[in-house]
Formats: sequence, structure tokens, C-alpha cells
Amino acid sequence: MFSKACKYAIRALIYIASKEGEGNRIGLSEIAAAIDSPVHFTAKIMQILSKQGIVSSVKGPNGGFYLEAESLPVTLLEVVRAIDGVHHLSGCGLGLKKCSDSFPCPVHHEFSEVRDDLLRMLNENTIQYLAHELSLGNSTLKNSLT
Amino acid sequence: MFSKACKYAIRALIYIASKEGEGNRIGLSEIAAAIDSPVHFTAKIMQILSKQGIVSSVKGPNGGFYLEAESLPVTLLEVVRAIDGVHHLSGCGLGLKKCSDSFPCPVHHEFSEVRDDLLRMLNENTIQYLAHELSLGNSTLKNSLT
DNA sequence: ATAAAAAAAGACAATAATATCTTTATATAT
DNA sequence: ATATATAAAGATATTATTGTCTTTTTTTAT
Ligand code: FES
Ligand code: FES
Repeated sequence: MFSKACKYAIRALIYIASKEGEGNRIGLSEIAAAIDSPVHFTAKIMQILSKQGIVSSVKGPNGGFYLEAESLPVTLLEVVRAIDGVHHLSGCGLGLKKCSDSFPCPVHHEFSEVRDDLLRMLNENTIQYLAHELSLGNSTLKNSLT
Repeated sequence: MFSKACKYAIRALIYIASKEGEGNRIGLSEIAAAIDSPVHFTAKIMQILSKQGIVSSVKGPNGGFYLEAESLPVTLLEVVRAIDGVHHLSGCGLGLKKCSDSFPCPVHHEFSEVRDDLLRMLNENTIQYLAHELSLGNSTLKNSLT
């Protein structure tokens, strides 16, 4: 559904948001440990998110990543688009160049409905909200050990 | 959403089903031309579908691919599972090893709902039905030329 | 029987995604 | 000012996916 890079991005952002406090910065190694992701690959992803303005960072001692107040309400959709690209969830389910109602592939009606539900879901859920649920202990970012 | 291989598989099967007649066999090159796919890559995909019993074939002159009567009602879900694997649409949206209600990731509730809608859709739509719609001219397997 | 046609199989090539490692730049604390 | 911690950048490696080409096997038609 999403690339691994995108899954790591979402997990990282939710983790950062869940740790968000006054001026709190989260280091790369802490993030990677918390979400169980390869450190350097995660670094690449954070760089993309940073360039897109979704996450902020400072270098040096006590540096790390954090979310600006105006970045907190970022939606899953924006994250997916930042990492997997804007076309990732708008294309034809069967790979035709263009998805359209007027020139539909055989699965267009059925598929586009589900795909649009997915888009709606991604657009309705913010990192902030998901982080809050995580803080409440209602969800987890790591695999169960059992 | 699906791999390219899977998209080609679905398109190929719908095409074959739409041409299905008494003992009619469709050659690989005709299929690839009809669905706009790389011939040899399509061959590999057809071999997988053939081994899984989803499509049948005969070699030699006038040979080709066809659908057994009992294969006609095959669903999209079966095709997706044959090509992309049985786990492809059951995993966690954020990449956790296991998706479960009792150990949910932050997007589990929202995501699993959409994913299950997708599964339901794939399970409700047969190649046969989609091929019929194609035959009626209600859909297309190739890109618009304009 | 033989030749031709077609799928099956296998080897290889190109590309993209994922992952690792090294170096550089920069901000902070001392 | 200096040393240190950290993200940023860059280079390379690995793996998976997609695509191409060649050879083999099997079936049919002659
Ligand atoms: S044309 Fe294929 S999903 Fe819309
Ligand atoms: S646990 Fe992540 S989608 Fe179910």
C-alpha cells in the first residue's frame, strides 16, 4: 500500500509528535530505536520530510527533530504525498496512464471508490491525533515481543 | 497498491475472459498487444497463473491461453493473492509484523477498515463480470490515444 | 515422420527500492 | 575558541522488481 520509506516516515512523525514538548528535540538514533527502523535509511527519510517543511531540525549537541506548532496538524495524506509522491494514490488500479470516469478501466468504479475512501481517511487523520492515541497507550509503534 | 505484475495479470485475464468462446485460445502476443504489456514479462506472469490453475494453456500451433469453465468465476482477490502473495493485503499499514485488534498500530482502526473494504471489493468482483462489462464497451484495457 | 507454432523455462540486464557506511557542515556547550 | 554532538550529504552495497533475450519442450498440422 505504502512504501517502507513511507511507513517509517509515518511512524517517526507519530513518535516525535508523541514526545513533543516545549522545545523538546528528538535525536535520530532515538527515533530509529523507537520505531524499529534502520538508522541511516531513516535519516534519509527525515531529510525529505525536513525539506518539505513537515519536520524541523537543529544540528549540534541537544539537536534533533521536532515539530513546529503549525506542522502538528499535518495529515497522513501530506506525509504519504511527501514520501511516495503526489501521484501515488491517484492512479488507475490497473496501471492505465490516466484514471478517469469517462475512460474507465474494468475495475474503475469499484476501485476508485475504495481508493477515494482511503484518501479521505488519510486526509482526516492527523499525526497529532494519532500521536495522542499512542500517548494514551491505545496503540503501539513497535512489534509485540511475544 | 498492486505490483505491475499483478496489474498485467488482471488485465490479461479480463482480456482472455472477454474473448472466451468455445475452445478459443488466445496467444501470448495477442494478449500482450491487447493489454499493452511487455511480452516476455507477461509470459512469466501467465506461467504463474497457469501453475496456480487460474488459467489453462496448450502449446503448439493454435495453442494459447484460455479459461476453464470452473476458472471463469475467479475473483480479483484470488488473482492478487496468486501474484502478489497471500500476505499482500493482510499486513499492518505501518509495517508492523502482525496486524491485530489487540495490539494495534496507531492507524490500525482507520486503516484496517479501508483495507477490509478493499478485500471485500476484490472478493466480490470476478474476472468474468469485469470481462462482460468490457465486452459491452463499458470499460477499456488500454490507454486512450488522445 | 517432419516442420512449424506456441508455451515453458532459464539466463541475463536494467531499474528502483532499501539499507549501510563515510564524510561534511553546523550548532551547542564548555 | 574549541571540542563535541548532531543532522545533512554523499557514496556505495544489497535486494527486489521489471523487463529482455535465448533455448527447450510440447503440441498440432501437414
Ligand atoms: S481507470 Fe482504472 S481505476 Fe480509474
Ligand atoms: S496493526 Fe497496523 S494496521 Fe493493524
